[in-house]
Amino acid sequence: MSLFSPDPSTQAALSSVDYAQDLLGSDVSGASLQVKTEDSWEDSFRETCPICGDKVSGYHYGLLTCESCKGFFKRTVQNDKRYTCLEKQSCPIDKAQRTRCPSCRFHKCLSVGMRLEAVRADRTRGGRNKLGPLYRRDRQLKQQRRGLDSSPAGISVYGIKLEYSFQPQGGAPPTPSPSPCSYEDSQSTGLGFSSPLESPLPGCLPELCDPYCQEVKSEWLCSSQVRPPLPSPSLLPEMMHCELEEAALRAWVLGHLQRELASRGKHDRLNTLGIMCRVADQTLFALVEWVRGCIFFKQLTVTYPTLNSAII
DNA sequence: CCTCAAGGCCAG
DNA sequence: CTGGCCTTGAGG
Ligand SMILES: [Zn+2]
Ligand SMILES: [Zn+2]
Repeated sequence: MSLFSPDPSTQAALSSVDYAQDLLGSDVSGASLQVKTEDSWEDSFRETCPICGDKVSGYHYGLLTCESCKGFFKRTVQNDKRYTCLEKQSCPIDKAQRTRCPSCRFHKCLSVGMRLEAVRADRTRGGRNKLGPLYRRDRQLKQQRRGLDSSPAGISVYGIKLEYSFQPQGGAPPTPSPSPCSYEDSQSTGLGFSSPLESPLPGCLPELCDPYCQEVKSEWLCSSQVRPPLPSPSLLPEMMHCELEEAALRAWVLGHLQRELASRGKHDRLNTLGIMCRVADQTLFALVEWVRGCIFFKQLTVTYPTLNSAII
């Protein structure tokens, strides 16, 4: 028995079908479910260089930059170039003026997060460095973000992506879609910080680092210094225990969905609305279970007004 | 194998 | 010095 089961015999269910049809702009009941793992390999970076705004050509020394800023950064670090700003250290850097003040340009390179350690002291060519996996993760994160809001004709819930394809009403579908529900390619490691690509690397070419690291490091420190006051130590474990994990919720909901789908025959397959209802169902249940298991909830005292103290 | 960032090259 | 294009080569 599902709280949200679409029941064609009730007014409420009928209106929700209507609502869904309005929402989707077409006949929901004729839709078949498809679950996709990921969007097609979209053209990766049409972004602009954070330093000069020119077109990005790939990841260079820690982040996506244009070709010329890559070259500039490399030359500067390799040859230990030192520039001096003739102005007030705040020259505008854009595609047109990027060559005017190398000092400010380099400063901007560092401030947006380009990494000195990525310039090799031994000038080794090819291969990959430690930033490789980082690039990969960042790329995944970005294309995942993109697919989330530019979804063509589908809905994504808990990483379960529903896509609709419509077949002419009447004929039995010759190829019943296998509908293997799966996660979207979610590597979501909590919050995705985009700009400075994450963690500092331990030991890497200190001789190249030294000259500049001072200023950069201090900037990072400043920004990471701002953290909320920690809760009382004794409460910490409890609070962590109470934390509702998105991944767990997903797994829970997905697990039920998969079992539900698997247990159904080919001809009483859940339609899209049905699936969405199951998702809502299990979410509610999971939420309630979570709340009940939370110590803070358990500590709540329930008081009933007595006749004496009741105010009319 | 292929990918793609890192270094090298060199005309402008 | 600049920046587009080329060559490398570890990792997936
Ligand atoms: Zn640039
Ligand atoms: Zn300047």
